[in-house]
Amino acid sequence: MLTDLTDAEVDRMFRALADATRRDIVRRTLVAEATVSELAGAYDMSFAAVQKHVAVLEEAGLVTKQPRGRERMVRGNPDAIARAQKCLDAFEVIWRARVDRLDALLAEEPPSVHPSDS
Amino acid sequence: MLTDLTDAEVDRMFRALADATRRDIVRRTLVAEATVSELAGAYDMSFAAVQKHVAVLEEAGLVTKQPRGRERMVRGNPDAIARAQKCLDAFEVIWRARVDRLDALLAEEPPSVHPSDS
DNA sequence: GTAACGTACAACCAAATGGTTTTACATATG
DNA sequence: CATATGTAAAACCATTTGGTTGTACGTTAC
Repeated sequence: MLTDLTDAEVDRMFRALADATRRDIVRRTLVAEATVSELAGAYDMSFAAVQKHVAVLEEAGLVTKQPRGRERMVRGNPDAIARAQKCLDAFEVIWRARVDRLDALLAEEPPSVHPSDS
Repeated sequence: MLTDLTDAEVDRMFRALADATRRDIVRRTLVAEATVSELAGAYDMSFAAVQKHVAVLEEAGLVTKQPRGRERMVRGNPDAIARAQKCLDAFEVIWRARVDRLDALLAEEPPSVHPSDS
């Protein structure tokens, strides 16, 4: 049962998603696992830079890194995506609740203040 | 028809969501519009700091700011939430596609390479 | 008209980000 | 063993971020 995230965890999640390179790494490793070197080869920046991006994603829980020999297999984590979706769903719920309240208001008995007085 | 977002726009969106104060502002203004001053009163930081948070949210499209006399009414923008959800949905689709591919593989005719040779 | 209110904006600061290069170390490979 | 490969980690740098205070300006209220 998807435990509720702390503010700091949500911060890290969205922060990690706020970079195009990192989003691309998540996409790739969601399709198929890849080593850090393979990922590094895909972008126009140093190995160390890509390594850092992977580290940010790992701390946010968006990918997992598993040693295999001298390599590190990086895998996208669908659960983390689901958690992020839940956060956004919560916003949508709030907004829908407001819409419902307004709808209810409009459907009410006409209030005592002359809605259609002449 | 929800136009597709550029990388920079998605960056701004997730970046804007990567701060607890800003997420709270979105929640509040989704429930009911509020002035910048009202918002500022709700947090333990300077007016200017809150003003900046609102500006970040506005640039990301997550809230709108509308002048009313000397005040600025801040309103949460449900469309932006929907756009963010779409981004995450895209990740989920990728992952589901992989699961489907694996399922299909497992359901295939046993391959030519001795699945159950003795 | 003057004072108070709500907002905007600039200047400043510490800390975090996103990148670099270099060094070190463990694991494969010849 | 010697060498090449894959990763980690440190030091460094420019820019951005998240906060501050101070000042200026339009709008309301008295």
